[in-house]
Amino acid sequence: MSGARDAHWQAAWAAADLARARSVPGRRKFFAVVAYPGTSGFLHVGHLRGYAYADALHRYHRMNGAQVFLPFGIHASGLPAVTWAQKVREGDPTILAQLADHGVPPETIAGLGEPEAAARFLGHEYQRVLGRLGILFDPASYVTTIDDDYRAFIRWQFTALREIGALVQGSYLTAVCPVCGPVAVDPSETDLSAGGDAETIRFTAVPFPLDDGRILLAATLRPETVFGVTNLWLAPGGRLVAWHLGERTYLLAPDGAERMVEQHGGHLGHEVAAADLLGRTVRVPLAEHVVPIRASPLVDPALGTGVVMSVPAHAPADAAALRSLPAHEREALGAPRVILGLGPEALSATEEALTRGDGTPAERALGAVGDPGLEDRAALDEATERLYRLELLHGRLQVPGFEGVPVREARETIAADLRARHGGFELQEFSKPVVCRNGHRVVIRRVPNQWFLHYADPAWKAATHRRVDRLATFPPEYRSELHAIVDWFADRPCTRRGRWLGTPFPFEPGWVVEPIADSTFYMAYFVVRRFVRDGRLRTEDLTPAFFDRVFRGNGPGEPRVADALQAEIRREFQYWYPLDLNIGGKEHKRVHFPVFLFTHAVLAEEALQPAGILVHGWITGPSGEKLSKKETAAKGGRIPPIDDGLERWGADALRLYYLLAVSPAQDLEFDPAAVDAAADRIADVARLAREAIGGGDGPPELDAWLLARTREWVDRAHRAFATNDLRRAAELLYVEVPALLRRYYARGGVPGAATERLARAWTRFLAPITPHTAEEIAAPWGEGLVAAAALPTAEAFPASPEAEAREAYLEGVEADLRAVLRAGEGRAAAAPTRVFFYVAAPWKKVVEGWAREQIARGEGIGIREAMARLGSHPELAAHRGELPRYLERVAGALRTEGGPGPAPSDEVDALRAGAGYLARRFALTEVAVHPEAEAEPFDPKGRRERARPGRPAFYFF
RNA sequence: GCAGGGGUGGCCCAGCUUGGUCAAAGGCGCUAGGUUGAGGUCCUAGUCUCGUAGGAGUCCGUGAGUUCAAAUCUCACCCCCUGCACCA
Repeated sequence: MSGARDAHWQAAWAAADLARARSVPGRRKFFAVVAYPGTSGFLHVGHLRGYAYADALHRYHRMNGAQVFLPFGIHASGLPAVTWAQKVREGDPTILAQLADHGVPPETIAGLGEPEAAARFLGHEYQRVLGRLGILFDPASYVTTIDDDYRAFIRWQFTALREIGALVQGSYLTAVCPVCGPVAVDPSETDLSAGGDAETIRFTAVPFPLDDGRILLAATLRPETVFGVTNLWLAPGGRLVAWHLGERTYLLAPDGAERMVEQHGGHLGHEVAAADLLGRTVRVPLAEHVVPIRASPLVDPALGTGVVMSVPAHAPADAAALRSLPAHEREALGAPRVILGLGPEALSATEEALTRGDGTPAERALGAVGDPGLEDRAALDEATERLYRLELLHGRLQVPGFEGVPVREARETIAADLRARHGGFELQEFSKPVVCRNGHRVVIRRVPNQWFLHYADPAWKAATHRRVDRLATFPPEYRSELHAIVDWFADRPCTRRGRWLGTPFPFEPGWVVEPIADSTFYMAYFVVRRFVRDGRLRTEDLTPAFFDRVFRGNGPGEPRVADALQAEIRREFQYWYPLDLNIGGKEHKRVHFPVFLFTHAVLAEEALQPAGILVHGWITGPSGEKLSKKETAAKGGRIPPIDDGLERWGADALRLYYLLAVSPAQDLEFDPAAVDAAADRIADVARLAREAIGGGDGPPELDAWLLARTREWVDRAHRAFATNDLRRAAELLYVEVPALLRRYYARGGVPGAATERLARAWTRFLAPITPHTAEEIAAPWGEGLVAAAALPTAEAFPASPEAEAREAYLEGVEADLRAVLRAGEGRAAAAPTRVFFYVAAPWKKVVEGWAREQIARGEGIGIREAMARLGSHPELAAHRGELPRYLERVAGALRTEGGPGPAPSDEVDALRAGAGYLARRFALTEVAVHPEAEAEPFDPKGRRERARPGRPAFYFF
């Protein structure tokens, strides 16, 4: 379909104002949203999958008599628009080329360096593209998360959350550029120039008091091994620095000390040479024994605190370091302290290997990797890794107070105890250097008084679990996943400082509401937005009191707003809510969808809780990775930009491709050839539908069959749409219905009244998925827009079991014949020209019925029993001789067939009616049909015996 | 490691919840015939193996099990993908 025709119909829909949501009290409604897009750049054809689903569903429900509301907004919050605007400022060639492609004038481009302007520009761009795809979203609902009225809504949301105790304050550690502010450390490196794949290592800093009151601070990943400490290690020749926190003075390496200041406050003092400490002793916390301080070249002063606790029984590196000490020193340290055993569970072969040999676990682990020396770091690391894993999974403590406690559990308990009662700390650092976009080294810093949403609250979780129980999810598996995610959910910081776009946090100046937290309840705001858009509400009317009344039915509302208007908006909200479906990509599975449910669980009343979530996969590039908006452009359009796709294929081909190519939950490799195929299919469908209008008269029985089949597919189409099974709907409408029509013609049907009835119903059913094509087909009929028409019901078409049975019977015969003729293809004999059919005698049907009864009872097929029953059927007595042989022959088939095949009431008649068709189909000169019981049919090979009910025998030559 | 998803005929991808009607839909590719000046489009048929009659054999990651019957249910194993935290 040409872009011009697409645009024509889009204009027609707009003129009919179809997209505008209208509530009609008492009438069914359908309200679904697509998780609104962030503003990170231009779209490619993969981005609109969710909207293709949403629009098809809304169009279906509109045509099925429901009031529908498909809103659209953009999520401008956060950093994407900031980053995009910055690239515009910097003159990023890819983005400038895209802007030029879109005909954006230079004076507009100049303004796009400003983030809010950039976000609004992209928002309008997205609306334009959605329109080109034929998506009927309500333009009056359009909102961005940086509009003043939206900000008023978010202020209410946070006020309400605070009132119910969902908002709490605390401190937490986060990645921060000391110059530029908070950054996200993730592989996409939106904010970074290096280190996006860095992991955060969480140490426990364990305090070891010296006898002079100062405290050596060791860092460890295994705090439970504190009981096994025999000494501390320092880097030889290294320096330590004093870190003063409150009354206490800690000694640790300078790098670590700086991190401690970032994460726990305090200040740095004098430096101390490590050499001054060697030979002195410290007291081991919890264990309360006293151990000496030694030097080891293995200590990396840049890692952790530069102070390492030595646990030679369980740490291979410590054991190796110990070996390198002079014998007298080693003896002075005493024997390694074995503090962990293994549980009773079975071990894998590689784990087993670590338990063989003599000595401590660490010595055995060293043995397993060939007893490396101190210089062989790779081997030491391997031994460490393997023992660490073994003891993490299977280790049990063997120290007083913790006997038999699994390592996993003991680690948490002991780390918490060290922090709470012994002056220990958490210490986080990156596994590799992380550098921000502007070249500054990113650090992990404690943010005090940070605001959190208290998702960890057990009562809140329980309420959310109850929501999940009642939620319809697509795919169904997502429900159980959601339960796990809700369990896993911890408190989330909900404010940011820096250059983020969003709503200023209402309770603390200088902070902005975090981008995920401002998009959890916005579906509700779409309802109100339309009143703001119409000028019936002003932003200053949108007070917490107003929203409390509208969304929660609490209180009298905002005095400045007319009571009737507030009542109307409240009714409007109650009309559209609950949300029927939240549609989003799988990236939303563990953040957006859960917080959406959490928030609704506490802000919306029981009857208005979300009803469903549909998760769809991504459109990926050839190698299967997700293509972000920025990547697509950079990679030269392996997935074409949406405008290119629309020009090449038209809106409907893309829409059908999204729906038909793959199940919603699966990822889909974008394949231009498959979109071509979708376009061809649409052309084929349109041709078939047009050609179905004609003045001919088909055979009445065939017409009855066509209408009966139409009754059946219309019913299935309704069910597919009603259960959001859009792939099935597409398959039915674009594959099965064309096949049905082709069969009808092949059987001798002609375009006439029956095909026209089918075509008119079909065309309407095409409209949800390929709306432009449906309008094109229907245009000559002069009946107005298909998009505004009503879908037919199955009952509008007469059922005809007999006609269906006759056709199914004939199809079976055809398949049998084809199978036999194909088997003979390779032979030299000439193709047969004559076929004689023999239709089974009636007694066979009776006898097969008996046999089926026996199978249904779980018995074998008893010939003896059949013979006995024959006695009460005198009319069958004549077949006494044939019966046993017959039953024996069909026994196997009866067992595997399931039910009886389709059989018309009069097989002979049905077959004779189809004889002409079969003759044409197989290029035969004669097709004769005889009842098996007929006196003397031509049957030189005695085939007629083989005839079964519903399955005639035949002879051809 | 934890959690989730997946491995189907040359390729992509349905089916698996509710076992039989599944040698397994659809698309692509390929083959033959028709249409066509040729090619493409389009139409028809075919596309695991064997088979001088509608049949048989084998097949849905591997192995085992349940069952009259398994792509579908159970168990074990192998391999691949995704997420693991404040990032949209």
